[in-house]
Amino acid sequence: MGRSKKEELLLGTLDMLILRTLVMGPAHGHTIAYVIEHTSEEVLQIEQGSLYPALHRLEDRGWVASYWGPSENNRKARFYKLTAAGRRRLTVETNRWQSMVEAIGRVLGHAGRVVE
Amino acid sequence: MGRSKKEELLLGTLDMLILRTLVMGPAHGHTIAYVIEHTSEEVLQIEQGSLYPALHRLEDRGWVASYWGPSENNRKARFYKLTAAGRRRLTVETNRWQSMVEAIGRVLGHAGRVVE
DNA sequence: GGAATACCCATAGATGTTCTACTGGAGGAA
DNA sequence: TTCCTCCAGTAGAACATCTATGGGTATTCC
Repeated sequence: MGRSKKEELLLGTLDMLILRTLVMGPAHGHTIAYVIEHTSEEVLQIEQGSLYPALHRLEDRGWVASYWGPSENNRKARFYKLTAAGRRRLTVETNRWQSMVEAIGRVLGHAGRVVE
Repeated sequence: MGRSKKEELLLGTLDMLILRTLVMGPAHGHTIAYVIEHTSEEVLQIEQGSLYPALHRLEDRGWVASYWGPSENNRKARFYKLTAAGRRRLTVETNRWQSMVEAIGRVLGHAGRVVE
């Protein structure tokens, strides 16, 4: 993954974050990005150039389904909803994430102990 | 970053893990991989094709310095040691990692609450 | 009416990390 | 000798993300 110069992004977790956001109900791109940014207290920044490719990717893989509809502001927007497969996928990715965080935590935390 | 089919790797944290491992003292590639895998309880797998490019990258950036020496098994090995800049870099990356984990945790944890 | 301003979707091209799949050498043991 | 383990390394592909665009449509403001 590429860390950017701007140095404020995610890592490989965007799909998981999108799927998690859609658990609350269908939403369009703009809202998804807003919810993630807001919920993370502005730590996570979702670029449009990352968001839409991710959404298309998720749809290709059958994790989400989309349809056109009017946004809250009466604009044309493409809404995405979680599929049953997407819900299962979210579980898989979340479990993987948790175990990664724990594993990395163990490496970061083995304070000064010399392993021989 | 690319998640692989084998589905058992890291994300963009390899540099941080290597730097953290070197806090315990100089080590060569094989040992670094072993320590990370062992400490993470076999959750993290370090491929050689990822490890050596990462090591060279870290050296190019001045986070580590290397020298040749004999391994514990009396084989020729390139040892890497943390530089002062590398130590500072580790702090930066660790802080970033922690804040990312917390941020993602907030998104994953806002159980069912609808944000409007 | 016309202009400015959100809002909303989208893509091309570049960048950077990691993976797979190799190659190759050197030490120790059988 | 042969075989196995240790150790380093590279090329090429795969993939997610970023930067930088472009465009279209409602609302508001002059």
